[in-house]
Amino acid sequence: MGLTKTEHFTEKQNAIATMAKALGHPARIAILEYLLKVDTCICGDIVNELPLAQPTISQHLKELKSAGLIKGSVEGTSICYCIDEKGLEKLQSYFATISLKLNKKNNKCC
Amino acid sequence: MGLTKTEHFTEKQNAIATMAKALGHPARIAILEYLLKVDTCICGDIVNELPLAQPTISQHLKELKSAGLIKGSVEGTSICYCIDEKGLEKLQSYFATISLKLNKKNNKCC
DNA sequence: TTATTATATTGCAATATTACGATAAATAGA
DNA sequence: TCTATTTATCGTAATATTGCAATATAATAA
Repeated sequence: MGLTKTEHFTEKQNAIATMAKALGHPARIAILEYLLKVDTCICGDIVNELPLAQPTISQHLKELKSAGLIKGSVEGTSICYCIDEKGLEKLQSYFATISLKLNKKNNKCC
Repeated sequence: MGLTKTEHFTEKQNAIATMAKALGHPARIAILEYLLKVDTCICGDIVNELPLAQPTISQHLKELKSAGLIKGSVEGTSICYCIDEKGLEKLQSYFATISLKLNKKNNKCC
């Protein structure tokens, strides 16, 4: 099949899964970290930073963007990409909550 | 191609991506949340909880396990699955760090 | 041993992802 | 206008993922 049955899950579950999936590739983690590292918002020099061809990186950027993890705005000939705090904040708070719940129930199992 | 070039990225980037990928499916998020909800460690009644066939769920469990996010131990005829705190802790602290760095540099861009 | 129960594995079809060369589109400058 | 630069899209090949029916495996019970 290869077709995820999203309709069976809650909106929140799907939303978290979508963002997690977007970060489920080392290149996209690397892009995120690069965007975090550089002070100025970054354009196409991500291509010089990563060992992947330009179309591949463009694709990865698109996925990060559609997952709400980065933003891009036209800046002359080039495009300025940067982290979308809102998306990352959602992910971060989700995992923080999970962690909290885990600690609360000091799981004794397994 | 369809083949991720893991060798070009750092071990940590790959590790985070692997865990994120494992959570990149709503069924696996649902499994995580279910394991978190029930007090006792859970066995195969995840199958009753989710609208997916048993082999499908077994597969999802396997992926979560190999990503280090859950653990499973044999318990008679059934298997007791539970959350692997270590893995989740790693993810949580990663995103916490990212969030912290983001706040520090109050990104003004885009 | 033979059932029964619980879980895993196999095999397969449908679809998705990854990667890149070639090319298109958009903008700025001459 | 034409050209250069930057980024996106198209097309395609290789591989991965999702889902399930059928079957296998493992452990207990009778």
